[in-house]
Amino acid sequence: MAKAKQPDPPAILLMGPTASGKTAVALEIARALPCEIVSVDSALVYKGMDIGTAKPDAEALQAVPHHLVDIIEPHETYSAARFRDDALAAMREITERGRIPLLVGGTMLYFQALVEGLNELPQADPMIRLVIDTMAQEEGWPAVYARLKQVDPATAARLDPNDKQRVQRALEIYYISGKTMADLLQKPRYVYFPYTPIKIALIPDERALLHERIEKRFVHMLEAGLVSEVERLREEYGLDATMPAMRCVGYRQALQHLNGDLTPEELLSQGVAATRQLAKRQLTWLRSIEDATVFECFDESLGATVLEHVQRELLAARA
RNA sequence: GGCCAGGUAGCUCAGUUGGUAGAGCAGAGGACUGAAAAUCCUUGUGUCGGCGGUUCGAUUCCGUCCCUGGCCA
Repeated sequence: MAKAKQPDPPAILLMGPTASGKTAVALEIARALPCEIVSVDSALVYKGMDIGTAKPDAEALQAVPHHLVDIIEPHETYSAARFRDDALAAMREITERGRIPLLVGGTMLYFQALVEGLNELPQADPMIRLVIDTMAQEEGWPAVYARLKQVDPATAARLDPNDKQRVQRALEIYYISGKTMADLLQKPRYVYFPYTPIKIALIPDERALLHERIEKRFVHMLEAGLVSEVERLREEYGLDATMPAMRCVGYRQALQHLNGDLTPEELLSQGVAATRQLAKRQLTWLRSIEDATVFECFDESLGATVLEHVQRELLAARA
């Protein structure tokens, strides 16, 4: 006799571009439902990076339990794979407490890695990367790409020769494992996501409104002391532009400004532009997610509307 | 008021020995498997300041007017 199959517990996935109001909506949901927030954000993981990442303030962090915020130091590196492990662990704990995981963020690769899994690929290796960087410096990137073409022609064909980051990663995989990225990606992925996802996407009807909000917010960040935050981090950690943390929007420009490479006006205009470009890439990704329910992010009653939708979906998920 | 230099894509500018124009940035669209707030791909029609003139044809030459900056009064 077949056992009645228990439905997977629910998980709410709240996705949106930067400055779309995700945090406010998440707090409204968490106020009404027994939720704990799991941040899906590659910048919020860094301790000490508060102003430029628009990190939820102390009050919000206290009102609702937050996971995966302030978990590493700015000189460390994080990854999609590590996020997946961390998020699944946090979700499990939350569910065991009888609460609902509320995943909130704008790092779409992390959402994808979490829900759809990752192939088994070797972890990044700083030594190997250094070897490839050195090779690039001595022989040029075309030579590195040619090397990849020899060992893994399928992946080389898929990548643009200028896409140094991916060319390096593909070659790294071969050097570490002796197997090609193409072969490794062919193996079936182990997908483990024992939850019933409620996917929500916040998307603006009017891009101009988002741009306006982005500019205002960046001005506020500068007024709130973004530059001194970066200055402090630079002193404390000896950060330079090559570290992942300093590639974050706003931080990169603030660092350039501290190094005398950007005037205050350039810092503002380039910081704003970089944020708009980030939002655009996030929106490209969001449009490709077909099973998410879309909400207009500048709707005045957005929080209430989304909450109502979530409640309906929660009831449906139990059936 | 006089002289000089400019007024060309949203911005900064290039260019056309007269055949209606092109870069960078911004913007838009897309890709995305351990750096992802990263990395990369595609995408450029705009009264060439206004009005006249010369010319088959003017953004380009001439005249005039307007605007901006600098110098001199």
